[in-house]
Amino acid sequence: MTSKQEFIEKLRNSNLRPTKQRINICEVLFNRDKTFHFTINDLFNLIKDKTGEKVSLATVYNTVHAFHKKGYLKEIPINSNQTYFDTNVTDHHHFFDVKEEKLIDLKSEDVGPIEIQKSIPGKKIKSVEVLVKLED
Amino acid sequence: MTSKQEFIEKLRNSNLRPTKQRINICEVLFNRDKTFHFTINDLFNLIKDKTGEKVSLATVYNTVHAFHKKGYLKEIPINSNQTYFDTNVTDHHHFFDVKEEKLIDLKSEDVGPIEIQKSIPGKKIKSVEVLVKLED
DNA sequence: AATCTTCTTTAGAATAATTATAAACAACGA
DNA sequence: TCGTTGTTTATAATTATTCTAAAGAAGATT
Repeated sequence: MTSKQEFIEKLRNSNLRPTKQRINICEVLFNRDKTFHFTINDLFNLIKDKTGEKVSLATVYNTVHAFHKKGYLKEIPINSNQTYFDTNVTDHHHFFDVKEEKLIDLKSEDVGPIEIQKSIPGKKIKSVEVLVKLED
Repeated sequence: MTSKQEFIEKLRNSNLRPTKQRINICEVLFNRDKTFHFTINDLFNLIKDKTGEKVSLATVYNTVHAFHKKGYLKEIPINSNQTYFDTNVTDHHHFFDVKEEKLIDLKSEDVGPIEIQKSIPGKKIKSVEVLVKLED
């Protein structure tokens, strides 16, 4: 359980004004035990449900992008019409249940170390993502 | 170099009528040495350039989806506003140059075997994809 | 507290990729 | 050649996302 006060501090420290909307979004995103995978639309609906207050869709987009930029959210590369985000920003990978359109975390240890044996001159590796698609 | 006749046969064997449009698309997609990464829009423009004949955008979508369904094209999971496809349908992975928005093949050997140490009851693994993002 | 500046929210418009529609057309089998 | 079925096409519809510009709220300054 994280208190509203902590979100306010975290926002201030990130040079983001602690507005009512952002705090509500924090509550929905970060006030949970387990990692959370979502699309903008999921989040938009959850805010209304969980906090009782409506936040405009544009603000949800703005805030998610701001949080992503600050490194509080991770974007998950997946083939879907919608963009998926993850509150777990540590180094880890994903199962994607194609039928259910649902993501499941894989710990780094569940996958093992990945050694890339090729390099491109002038470029360095920014991230390595493993996506394991699941079927029935 | 693959001949038009071979494309016609391949299409017929796949229960796809060998139309002028589909043959042109085959020429652009499969008449090359190296693997080819593309978006629908890339392909749409290339057809006009390479064959001199125009194919409607809707047909490009239809055909790419048909070829994908038949297993002649692979969809690459990536976060982009456009969907990327690959003519290399063998088991392999990718670099993605974020700045240039360009994909580069990684042979399976370049990455090494990936052992997934976790399983989900009732589900089996359909594919394992590694995406290595590159930055300058 | 009043004022000023800057950042944020918002509704709605704009954009862009993709999918759906339905009429014209082309391939195939009889 | 004719009838059937599959295909192409322009265009409209849909959907996710971004843009815009005006109203509102937060923070700093007095």
